[in-house]
Amino acid sequence: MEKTSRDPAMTDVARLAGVSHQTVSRVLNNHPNVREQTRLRVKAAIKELDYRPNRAARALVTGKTQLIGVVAQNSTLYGPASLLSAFEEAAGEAGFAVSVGRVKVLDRDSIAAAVERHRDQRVAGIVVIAPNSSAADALADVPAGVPLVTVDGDPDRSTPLVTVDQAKGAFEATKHLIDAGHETVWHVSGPADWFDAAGRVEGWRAALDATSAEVPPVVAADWSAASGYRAGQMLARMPEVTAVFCSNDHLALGVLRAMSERGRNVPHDVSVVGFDDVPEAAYFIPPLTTVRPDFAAVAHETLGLLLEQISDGETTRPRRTVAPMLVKRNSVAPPPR
Amino acid sequence: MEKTSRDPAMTDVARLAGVSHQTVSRVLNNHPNVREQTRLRVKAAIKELDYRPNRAARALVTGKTQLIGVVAQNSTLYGPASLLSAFEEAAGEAGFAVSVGRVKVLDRDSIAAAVERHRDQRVAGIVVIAPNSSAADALADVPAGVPLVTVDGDPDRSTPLVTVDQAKGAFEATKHLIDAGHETVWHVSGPADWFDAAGRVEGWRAALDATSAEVPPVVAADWSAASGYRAGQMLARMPEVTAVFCSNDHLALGVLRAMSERGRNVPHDVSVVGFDDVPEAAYFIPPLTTVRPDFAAVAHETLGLLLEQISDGETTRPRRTVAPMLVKRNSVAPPPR
DNA sequence: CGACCTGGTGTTATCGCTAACATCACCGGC
DNA sequence: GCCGGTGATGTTAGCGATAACACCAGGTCG
Repeated sequence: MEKTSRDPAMTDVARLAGVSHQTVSRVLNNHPNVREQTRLRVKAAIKELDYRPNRAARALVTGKTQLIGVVAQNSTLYGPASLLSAFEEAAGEAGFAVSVGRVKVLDRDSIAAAVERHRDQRVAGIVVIAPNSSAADALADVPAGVPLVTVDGDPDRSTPLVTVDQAKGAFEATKHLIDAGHETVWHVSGPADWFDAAGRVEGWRAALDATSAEVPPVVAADWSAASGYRAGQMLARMPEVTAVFCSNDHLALGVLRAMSERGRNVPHDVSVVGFDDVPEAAYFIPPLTTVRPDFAAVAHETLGLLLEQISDGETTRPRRTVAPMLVKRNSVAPPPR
Repeated sequence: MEKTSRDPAMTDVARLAGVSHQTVSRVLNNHPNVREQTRLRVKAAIKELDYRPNRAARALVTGKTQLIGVVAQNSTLYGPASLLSAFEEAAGEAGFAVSVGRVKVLDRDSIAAAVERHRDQRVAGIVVIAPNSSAADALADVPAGVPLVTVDGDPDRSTPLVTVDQAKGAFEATKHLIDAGHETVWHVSGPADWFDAAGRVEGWRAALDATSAEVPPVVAADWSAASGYRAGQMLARMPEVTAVFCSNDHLALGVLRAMSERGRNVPHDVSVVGFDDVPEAAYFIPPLTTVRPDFAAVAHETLGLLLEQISDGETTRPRRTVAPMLVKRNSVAPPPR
């Protein structure tokens, strides 16, 4: 029977290389004052033993971990999921591990609990994907001193924040419809307490105001195709509706279906624009014109802001926004005459 | 100036409670031999100082972390994303933190590197979402002794594995079409090197064989709506095609669009069934009949298998599969006559 | 009634690392 | 030809927990 001996430690490497463990530590941390020859000997020993430094020991003595905690809702909504994925990749490239704390609902208690779990783990920093007001409220409970960045959070709060420029995207989407000749544009909105939805309403309204178009009432929905469908059923019955800007692609999908059922052709009778550019949007019927956020850019900004706080304790520009891009496909046409 | 003093340690709690730090440790770990009164005093002190145990110190002395590493592809495909989210939730409830290592492509080197990063962190166990053969191959590089569970991986490999019962889902989907009166069922498949896709092909073929239906050639695609659309364009031109089982919902979406463009009505001219039950599937045109995997169940099985290995070093039932469920909507009808 | 257990607690060693300081050889400068 | 600086390395002292053992009071038992 082989006894499974413990993992090699720094002293084992040191012994093999014929140096002190401190020298091994210096090699590992790229200290300048190590002779090249020694460095090579140590590296060879490390390789031979398949030595890997014990992060726990290092964390214990330095008081720092290389862990970033993320709090995200347990949903598969395209936006948040993409963001999370992009952030994990970015953080990984920067040498940080990402610990994800999922939360069933975005209420204050759940988020506070998730943040606490991360603090227990002594993460170096925390990212909260806090897209609605209850989530944003929970951040008040986070003690100062913990590096924290909010994504998609409350623009009126003072925590460092990164968001997609919702208003800009919505403005462009709406303007695109107006430029196509529509007198006005209706809007099917996401949940009112989501900042993304609010920003899109704002941009839509600004675009209408800019051309003095009449501003129709907002049609409120949640993010689901189901609610888009219900909104669409209503809009489809109103002949004066010739252009609809939807707060996301799934809402748009529901609207498309409602229009189709009512025999209103998209885009000839009604134009529709979405938001998010989900991968399948190009294969809706018809292919959907939509607004594409740059999640990778949001992830990088977020990481940058967080790392700044981790190293400096401070942040210079605590608010960053990333411009989205209009993707034109076949769901927009001039209004029927 | 307040000097930010260090976080309270166990000795601080001990001093405040008038006991030794070891007693504090005993309280924290629910050792039986502590007087009730002492326990309460210690708990009060913990609360007063907002003391939280240092995981790094604990990990150092016990040699164990409460971290599970997950390797997943950096994609927003609905299936993997749902699985990941469900797993994070399940692990969190069991008191484990989850560190996600994203990988851009599922090739051997990337996965091996991600696994190494997790081993560097000394995770208690690793979950690899290894849905295709190159990913599965990478597992050969993982040394034995590291608790490891594969999800959606290679059924022929000996690593503990949890999967959705793809064949069963596909069988039911296909059978449902045959029962509706179709003479045979065509299949638009996902990438051939994905086990999910292969399992679905197998189930589809088994259902056809069971009723001695003719087995048409598999139409190969990837997972995208785009490729489903291309497959659909071909199928739409073939009048003998009256039923199509697609390997996922996005492929089905592409097929629906192709059919619609060619004027072939779904479900009256052609019936279509998908797989995954993405949230918006109910709002496709028409609402899509599809197969719904139970991701939460997969997540729980995975966690269970992993925890078994972590505590016992062994596993009793290293292979578990979770049955999916057919969800009937409006994309299936009897064939035209 | 002394040996022995047992519940409650304290003391000490230890995990594997980094920080701080100590050591020592070698160098150039006056 | 001694002095101080500097580069390369070693030694020691923790970081904050758990494990192992020591200790002590009080009860049980032969």
